[in-house]
Amino acid sequence: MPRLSEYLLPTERDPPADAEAISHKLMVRAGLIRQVGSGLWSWLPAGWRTHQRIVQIVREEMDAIGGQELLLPVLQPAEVWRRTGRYGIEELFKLKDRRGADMVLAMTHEEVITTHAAQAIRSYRDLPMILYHFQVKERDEPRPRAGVLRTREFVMKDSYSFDLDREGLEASYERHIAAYDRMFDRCGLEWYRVHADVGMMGGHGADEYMAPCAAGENEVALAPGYAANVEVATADPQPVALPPQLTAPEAVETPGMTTIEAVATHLALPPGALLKAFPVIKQEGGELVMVVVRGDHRVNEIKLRNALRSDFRPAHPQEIEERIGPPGYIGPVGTEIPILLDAGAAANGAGGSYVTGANRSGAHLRGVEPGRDFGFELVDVRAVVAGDTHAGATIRIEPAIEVGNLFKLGTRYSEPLGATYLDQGGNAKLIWMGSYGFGPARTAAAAVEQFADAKGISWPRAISPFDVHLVTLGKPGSAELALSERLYDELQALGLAVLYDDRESGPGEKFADAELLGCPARVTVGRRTLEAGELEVQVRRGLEARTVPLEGAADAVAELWRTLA
RNA sequence: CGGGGCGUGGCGCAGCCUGGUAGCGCGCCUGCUUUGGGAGCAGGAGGUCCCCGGUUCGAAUCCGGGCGCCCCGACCA
Repeated sequence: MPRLSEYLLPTERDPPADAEAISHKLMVRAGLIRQVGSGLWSWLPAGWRTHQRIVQIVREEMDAIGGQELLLPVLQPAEVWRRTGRYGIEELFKLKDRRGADMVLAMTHEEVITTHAAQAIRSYRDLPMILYHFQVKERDEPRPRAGVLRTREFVMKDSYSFDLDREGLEASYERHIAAYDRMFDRCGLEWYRVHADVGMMGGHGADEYMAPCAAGENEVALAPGYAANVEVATADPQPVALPPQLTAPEAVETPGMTTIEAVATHLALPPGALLKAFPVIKQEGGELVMVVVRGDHRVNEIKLRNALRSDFRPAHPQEIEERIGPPGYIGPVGTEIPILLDAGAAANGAGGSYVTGANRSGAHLRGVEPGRDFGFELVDVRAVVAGDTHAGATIRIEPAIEVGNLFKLGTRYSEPLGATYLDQGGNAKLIWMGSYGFGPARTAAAAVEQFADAKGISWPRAISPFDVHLVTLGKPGSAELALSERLYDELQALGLAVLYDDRESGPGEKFADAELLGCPARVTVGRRTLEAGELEVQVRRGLEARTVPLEGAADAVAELWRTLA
């Protein structure tokens, strides 16, 4: 365990000028990380200790569910990526070797692990199996940001499960969920497991582990008993008062009013009493479709993409003009094109009616009732907002950083790479796969974000670079210094990781550095210590000062440490 | 990819408009004093002013091009 006088811990008083995120500022100031280039970071010794403590927790939990650790290369032939259709990904770093062969730097390791599985797994007797490694991932991110939260190179624990069939995959997936719950609990993080978008190529299901924090780039919708990424979240909308029903739709003149806002104001109705039409062109087949949501709702593009089972783009004004009506006045009544009606509008319809565009310039229709006045396919494509409800409970939306993810891959990779086994009947069957990521760097940064205060970092006990930060105020030759040296040895003998600040600087500087670095307990040895016969221990979380008797002090400190968060 | 901003000792910044000795705070080194909240005094080291080109007697400063970095948005298998 290091003496600070000999240790590389370059603390700074000022944060980097261009830093925004708390974790970015504090991890640089505390001497944990240093930037090399955009999205490229070095981990200095203390920072790497935290990283490796997280890695060890993850390793223990992976081993506990039967995972086998191995190591796959980062530099890979392009060939396998071509076979799975992922060579075209823009974030994939591509290069050539000296012979001109196409190579890639892996952004994840499905291709290579599946290649091995295809070769090595032959029989149903070989399954199930979980393989994992800790390896660098390379991603040519369009926009790295916030220190170590979004980088172009980072270590990830990725594991891969191999099973006989769908049921087997479900079981492996459940074991990972249990393991991940334990990992994040042990790391001392606040976290949510949320349902996530499976993506276009994704397969059969996905969950994400989200650590709530201000610097988070994702949003999660939360209610008691419910947690989902807003990308897929579903909820009941807040009700809106609708105008009464009419026997048939009736035109109202609305010259120059092309926005929901303008029409609602003009008719003295809430925006939610209007229906908003959003015409899109499906990429597959180029079909024009009209998506209809309540006027106060927004379309969630990911949910819409999933509902369409296709990428899409908004229709151009010219396409709208030619095939539906004047932009700003379009609506679902009387059109020929397919209508997708959002459930948020359909649910609210009973006993009232809506206002829609009339497909004629300067006019809207009132008294419109879905079903009676236009046919539709019911979909759920609206963006959930705070205040909606799920099973009666009110939804709130929080920013969060993704620290782990679980994917049911199914046969997405085993099929193109020919990963099969022989079943009991001697038939070749595709292996069912899952993949599971865990980001130690993001976990560390999220912990910094969640627990930092005005003085600096406050690490959860399990992932602090050191357990105890021992500060001596004794001068060379003093009794205090002799006591400090003895405590240093005794604390280590009890198995604690101790950072010993034996530098010849003033107390203020030492205290400030200790609070910046954020080890869970700070032990101070000064003149007071000997005079009072007590040792001062500051608990970092809350900056609470405690004392323990000098007699048996090391044991008492260890005891106290065990009670900390 | 769209928008905005920034590049000057290790960190944070001034100087640039109006061209003429490269400066400040912190940090660092030496000595003395100090020692429970970033201490004082004295002395000292350290900079291709992002790069290339141009204008000029002279460029950190003006002009052109390039590179790098940050923030907002889009994207994020």
